[in-house]
Amino acid sequence: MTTPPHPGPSGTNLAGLRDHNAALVLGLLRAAPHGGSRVELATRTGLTPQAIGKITARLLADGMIVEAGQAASTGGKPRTLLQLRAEAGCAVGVHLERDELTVLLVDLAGRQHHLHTRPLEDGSAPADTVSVVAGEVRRALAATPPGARLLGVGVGTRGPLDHAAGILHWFTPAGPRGSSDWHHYPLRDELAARLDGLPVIVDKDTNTAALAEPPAGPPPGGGLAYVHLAAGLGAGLLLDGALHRGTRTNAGEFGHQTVQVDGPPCACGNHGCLEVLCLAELRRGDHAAAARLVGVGVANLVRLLDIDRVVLGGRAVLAAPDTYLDGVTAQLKARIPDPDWQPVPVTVSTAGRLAVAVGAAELVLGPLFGRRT
Amino acid sequence: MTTPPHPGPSGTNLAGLRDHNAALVLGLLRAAPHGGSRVELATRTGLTPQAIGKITARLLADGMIVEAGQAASTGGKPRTLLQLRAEAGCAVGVHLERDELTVLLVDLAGRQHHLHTRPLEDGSAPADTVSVVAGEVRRALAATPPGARLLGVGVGTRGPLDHAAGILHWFTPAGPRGSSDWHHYPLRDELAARLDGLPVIVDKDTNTAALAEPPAGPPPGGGLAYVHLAAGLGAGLLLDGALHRGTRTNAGEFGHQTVQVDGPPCACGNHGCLEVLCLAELRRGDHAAAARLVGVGVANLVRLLDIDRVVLGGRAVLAAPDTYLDGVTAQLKARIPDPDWQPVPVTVSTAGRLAVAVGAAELVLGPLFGRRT
DNA sequence: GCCAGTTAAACAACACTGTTTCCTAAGTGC
DNA sequence: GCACTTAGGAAACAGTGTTGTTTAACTGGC
Repeated sequence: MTTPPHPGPSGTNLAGLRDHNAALVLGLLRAAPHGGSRVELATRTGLTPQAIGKITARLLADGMIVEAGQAASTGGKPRTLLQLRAEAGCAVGVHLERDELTVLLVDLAGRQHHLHTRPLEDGSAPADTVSVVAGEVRRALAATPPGARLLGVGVGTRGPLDHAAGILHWFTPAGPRGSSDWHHYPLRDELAARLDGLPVIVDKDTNTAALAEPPAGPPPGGGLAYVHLAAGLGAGLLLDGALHRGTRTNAGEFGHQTVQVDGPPCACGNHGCLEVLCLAELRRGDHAAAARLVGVGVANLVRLLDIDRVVLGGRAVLAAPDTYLDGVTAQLKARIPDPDWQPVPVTVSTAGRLAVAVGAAELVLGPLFGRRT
Repeated sequence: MTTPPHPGPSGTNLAGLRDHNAALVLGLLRAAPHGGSRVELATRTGLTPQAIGKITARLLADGMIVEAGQAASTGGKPRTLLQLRAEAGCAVGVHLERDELTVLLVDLAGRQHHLHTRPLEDGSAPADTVSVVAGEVRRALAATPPGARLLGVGVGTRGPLDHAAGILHWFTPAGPRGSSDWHHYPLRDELAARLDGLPVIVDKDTNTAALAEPPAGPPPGGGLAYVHLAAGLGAGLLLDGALHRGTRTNAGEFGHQTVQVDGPPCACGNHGCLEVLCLAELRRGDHAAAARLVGVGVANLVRLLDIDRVVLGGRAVLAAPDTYLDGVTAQLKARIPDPDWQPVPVTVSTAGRLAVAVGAAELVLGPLFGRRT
């Protein structure tokens, strides 16, 4: 056993246990908009009613939850309903694009208290851009409900980047106004420094967009694939309810899968990439053909990962949502005819153009509710 | 919050906390064949030295670990080395094929104490086959070291199947000797009933084979893809060190990814499946061409999931290991030329033909060392 | 209208976790 | 030989969920 750098498994102590169970309870209450009773929490968590009593007492004292009426009696004392207190905390979600910036503030229930989109000058120096972002975040924070805890800022932006370190790995030519070196730029730390150390989390836009989709079932959710078609073709993968990023935050390279072994060359160096074929159809304005190709890739994805749900998003999809829904659904049906594979529902991102920003906020909120990083 | 069926998040109590930390310590010691000191365990887990002292005292009293000499001094009292006591427990790994059965018994360190392979009559009634398996497992159990705890039996076999319920979903024509209905056959419960309730875990062969590979780094490991080429083409996925099975244990359908959009039809109903193309080359005896195709699929996999390591196995691969190593490596290099994507090492399964059985045993051993299900 | 039965939730004592504080054991180096 | 360093244990502690018991609140039969 050699001396460790640092990564590795983490032991848990009493405080960790408490937080884990509290997060579990909060997560269950978040999933129940009308509130839940202590009894239900006990059966769902497997903890004793007494433990739930103590946990909820702590959460009530902290103002994280409130009692909200009673359920109908089932023959005895009626259950007291507990509800998440949405105003107890809030988080900022940022969508940082080349030429546009979206910043929103949401509370614990995901309700938007502030939303602003503004253009960005492409090619600006990183320091200038980050200052603009910090300024917009400050404006958003002004909308914080009184007494709410500021949980942090989530940023969704294009890859490649390193989520764990919060460092961008963009390839950008030198901008017109001097240095615009985004390669190895420590976005997380630079932004945090301009926001008095407020916690900042950085992730790929496709990853946060996947988080924007409200879970269909109780946590932990199953497998969800968010497929994004705009200037490029990427995906965000939610496996067992948690984002799968890979060691280098490179997972989700959906567009560069080979679907034509000896197909046309791609800028990435590969041949027959799905993205090349798909973007060619897009340039031709043929959304149906593009949808068919996306469907081929989605079928590969579903089969490889046993995905439960597919969500489509991105400018191209939002321009012709039905075409993509139909095209992808048809390909799934045609390419996975096996009756033992239950049909996979395909939808368009409910958050629409805001998906990345909404999911970026969820990046911050999630851990509070026991969602794994 | 409606009443729950049952699945969902599980609360943790004090006993769970203790087991979690104990498993963490055992996992670290397993990864250190020469033993580790209490100090190292403390820094690795993040627990206080005192907590480690108590945990190791319990494990020593239980006979799970032993003190094994001292490390060199670094200026003070030398560290006492702790080692996993391999004979403290053992598990059975079973590889159930159509026409062959392999059963082995391993101890906590993975050393094989019993190994037996015998032919099976294809088309037998399930009850008969399971009785044969139970008999061989009993023979294996006879080799259990004195005092070792029996942890259970892991079974790796072909899919489709339901890991959580331990139920097979094989499609088999009626056998020559009457009923041989393996569809919906509850293998786990039937086998457990014949083994006095010994815990039994059932999983896909490709999944267990992925577990057979010794982890490269400290837990949790990164992403590992085990690719199996024999009569079919499948994969087992280890993401963040844990098996990814999907909701229906259907993940890993590597062979039925489309790599030729309008390619030849496949028995699965799709067109241009990797498996069809690959098996065609195999029938032609052209391993190099098959390897190239496998490499195309592996490149897709690596990019989609940011895989760290690729392991090849299966009869076809073992027949010409170097051809596949070279072929797959070459495709990875050619199709992912981006210098930011670090090269992904490709190896042949170290356990060779025993990979499935070895991994099946790990299916049982893993949880003891904190490996997630 | 009353009272037994039922269900929800709190109170009190408890067992056990890792933590803190202190002390002892066993080396190194001048 | 002695100061210093490091490993590891003992005792008291804080705080978790658990067990056993009691109280609160509603339903339903008489």
